[in-house]
Amino acid sequence: MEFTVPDLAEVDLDRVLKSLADPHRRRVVLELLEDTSGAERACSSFDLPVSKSTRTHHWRALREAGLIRQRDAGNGTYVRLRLDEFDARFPGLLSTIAGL
Amino acid sequence: MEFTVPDLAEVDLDRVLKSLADPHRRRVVLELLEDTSGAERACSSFDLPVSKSTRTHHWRALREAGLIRQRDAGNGTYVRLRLDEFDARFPGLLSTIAGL
DNA sequence: CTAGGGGTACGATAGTTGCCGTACCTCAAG
DNA sequence: CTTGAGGTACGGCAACTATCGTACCCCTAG
Repeated sequence: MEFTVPDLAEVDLDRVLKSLADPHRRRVVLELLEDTSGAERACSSFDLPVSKSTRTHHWRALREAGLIRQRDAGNGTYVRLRLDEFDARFPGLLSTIAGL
Repeated sequence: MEFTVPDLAEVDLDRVLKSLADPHRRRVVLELLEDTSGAERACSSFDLPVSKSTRTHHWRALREAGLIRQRDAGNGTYVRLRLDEFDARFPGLLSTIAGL
C-alpha cells in the first residue's frame, strides 16, 4: 500500500528547502538520485545513524516535501524519488543540489 | 564599518538552505539578485512586515549563511549580495532558486 | 506458533527558530 | 541640544524540530 503523498502543486519551496536542509535527508535524496535506474529501494538499505522512530520522522519529512513516494510491503517499506514530478515543479533544484 | 562575515569555505549547505527556507529572507535575496547592478542597498529599503529586532535577526541569518555583506554607516546600514563568492562556493544555487 | 526484522504512532525532551519589546547606540536635521 | 530614523543586543516566549524509548503491527523464517 502506497503512503499518501501531497500533490506537488501544493508543496511550497519553504517546505522543500527545509526538508533538504537536513544532512540525513539530503544524503538519502542524493543516494536515490545517484541510482539513475530510478528503481525502488528498501528504506532499510540506508544506514542512517538514528533510531527507527527518527527514521520514520525523516521519511515523512521527505514525503511531505514531495520528494519521495513510499510503499509499504508488509515486511519492509520501499522508497523512490518523485523525480520527474518534482523536477517539473522545481526545475533544476535537485540537479543543482546534487552538483554541490 | 563592515559587519564580520564568515569565510565562504566555512559555510555549509545546511546553513544556506536553512537560511533560504524562510520566505522573508528569500524575498530579500531575490530582490537583491534582481538588481543586476550589484549596488549596495539600504537595509531599510526592504519592507519586511516584522519588527526592527526581527529584521536584525534575519540579516544575521543571511550574513552567517554567507549570502550578504553589511556595512554600518552610522545612521543606516547597507547590504549587498556576496554574489560571486557565493556562486563560486555553491555554483548555480542562487540562479536556480531565482528561477523557481 | 514464536522470534525477529522492519516499520508506525505516540509521548517526552532538548535545542533551535521566529517573533516581539525594551534598552541603548549613532548620526542627521531641526 | 533634542528629536527621530535606523539599528544592535539582550531576554523572553511560543512554535517547531530532531531525537529517543515504548508499545504495537505485519510479515517471513524457523
